[in-house]
Amino acid sequence: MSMRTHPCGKLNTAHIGQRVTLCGWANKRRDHGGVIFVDLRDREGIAQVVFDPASPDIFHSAERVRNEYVLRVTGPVRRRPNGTENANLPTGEIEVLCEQLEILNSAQPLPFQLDEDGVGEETRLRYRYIDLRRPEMVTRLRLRARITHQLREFLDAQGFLDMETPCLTKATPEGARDYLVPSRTHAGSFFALPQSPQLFKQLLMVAGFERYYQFARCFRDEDLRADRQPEFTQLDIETSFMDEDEIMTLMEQMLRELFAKTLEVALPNPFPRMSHAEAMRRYGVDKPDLRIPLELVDVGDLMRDVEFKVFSAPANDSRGRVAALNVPGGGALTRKEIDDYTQFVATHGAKGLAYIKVNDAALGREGLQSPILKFLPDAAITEIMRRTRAQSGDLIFFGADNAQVVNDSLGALRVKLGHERGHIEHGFKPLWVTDFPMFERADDVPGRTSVAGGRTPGATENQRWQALHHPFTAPRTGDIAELEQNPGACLSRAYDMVLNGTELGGGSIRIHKPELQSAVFRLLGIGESEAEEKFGFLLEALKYGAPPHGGIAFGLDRLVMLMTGSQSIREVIAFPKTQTAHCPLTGAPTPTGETQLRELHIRLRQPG
RNA sequence: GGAGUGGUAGUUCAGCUGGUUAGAAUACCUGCCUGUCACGCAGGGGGUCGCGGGUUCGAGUCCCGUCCACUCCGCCA
Repeated sequence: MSMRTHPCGKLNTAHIGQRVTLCGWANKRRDHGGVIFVDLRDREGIAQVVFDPASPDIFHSAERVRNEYVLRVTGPVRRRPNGTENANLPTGEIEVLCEQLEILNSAQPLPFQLDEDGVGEETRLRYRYIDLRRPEMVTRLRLRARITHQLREFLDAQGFLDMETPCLTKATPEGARDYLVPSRTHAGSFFALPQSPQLFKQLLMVAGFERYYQFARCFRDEDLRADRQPEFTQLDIETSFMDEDEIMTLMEQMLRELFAKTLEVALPNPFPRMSHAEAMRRYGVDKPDLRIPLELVDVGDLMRDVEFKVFSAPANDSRGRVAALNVPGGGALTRKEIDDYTQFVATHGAKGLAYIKVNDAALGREGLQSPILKFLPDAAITEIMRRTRAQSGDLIFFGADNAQVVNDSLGALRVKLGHERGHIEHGFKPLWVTDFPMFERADDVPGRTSVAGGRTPGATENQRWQALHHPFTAPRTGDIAELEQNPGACLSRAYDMVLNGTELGGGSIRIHKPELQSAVFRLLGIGESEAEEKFGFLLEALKYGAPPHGGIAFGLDRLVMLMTGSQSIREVIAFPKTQTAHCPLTGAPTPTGETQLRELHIRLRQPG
């Protein structure tokens, strides 16, 4: 009988004389004159165990149970004597001898084979407890545990206190949709699961716990993505009396130690920093992937007078943008591929994707090939070539629209090209993004924004402001009058940690004065009574000597995803949910009975 | 809410322009072999082609609807 074991089962000479539990599933039955062969796949490799024929009872049990066994080795286990190693065993793997084993349990055939690649994710999630036996999953989850352990060790050493905050808390209808929990004892009232422990950690600062951290489970009822789950884990951190430089310095030290100790990867010291404005200008996004060298280049100033409205209109609009993106070697792109990219940017709102093929950079206009070439004067062409540093064989893409559409579409195109055309470096490229605007106009939120002049004059009069970060973020200025005079120009004291194009964490110095907090609420269109109702407890707490404070929160799942090289956050979560927030393993969510609903004072609407 | 891709044995997949009894690998079962380790050999069982409707003499294949999974947009202060 040949048998492979549960990947987390382990058996070695240290277990001699000990009772060892192994899970294993039989591959083929083997019976070599009363010797049973069992392959044990453990963390160190594969061991072969030869069971002594003097245990006929084992045999009989094994005969009955066909597929999977939970075994207990009760007799001595010893390494095979030197000179009798099985020549077929791969180097470095051990072969041990065991004289007695006890079968503790049997198992049905597995729903899928553990060494098979590409098993459908739904099947894997349906039988996650089987899937988690696969060495890849074990490796990822073990690394996850090492990561949290290392982070705790760092923070503990720095005097941070691990504190818990409630999961049953108050709905704050800002931000994402809440998960609600009906209250039995307060008919008609609901708890909300926290989207983050933001307000509680600020209250802890008021209380005087100067350094707090927590691995906090957070809940957001929004649609899922490869890097988004409805419940996820944040490393939540808050400090008093530290400014943004001190926090960023400490946090990057934490990440450097983490990467050094768990992956033996040296991250830069210090991390590069970039303003939000620069990130938008050069990469079109606020979380640039610095592994991709491609950059957006502004060319709007060259297009103001061209006979091509698609370019000239946004070039003459203060809210428009005309940008170029040079793709080295992009001249090899086929018409079909360019069409596909055009379709891709359309999903980001772009109405087209102009391009210039650079056949021979030395020939000037004659060396170029493009449907838009006829609209461009020589001077503009020369300058475009200079700014994009385009070489022979390259291809330059253009985006022209309102700035948001250009940034979204070329920013996304840049990342796609980086991956598909091999313009991507290996390794980890962290980055701090700073100097975020305090507010953005609510009417800037993407929709059917048109190129120039799509906005009706006067619409700005009742314009609303939205917090770019969150409403507790401190503005650069402490001057309320200055803030109110020109909210759009005001920068915040927020900072984002970006790693390889993923937003890993974000934080800010918070507002610690009640008057300033009230002013920000006013600017956000949150009236006094509404502010009182939703955040009154915070405004009140700030009156009792709140120290200056600030912090940050890291997405642990995303961090582990990046550190394990996974394509999805689900690969580093033991029991994740599907895209419709459903759990194939338990079947959750499920309907509940009338009794329970009655206790919760809930009557369901009739469907339809 | 929108766009795209997919759904066929337990699992991974093939199945062309519609046409006989829907195949392969692997897993499973039976027997043989036994220092095998992706063991080998012989045989066997296993499918409501996601679901519903339509077109057709005939649908896994074409059309409409729907459900599920994944990727993306919206959304995620």
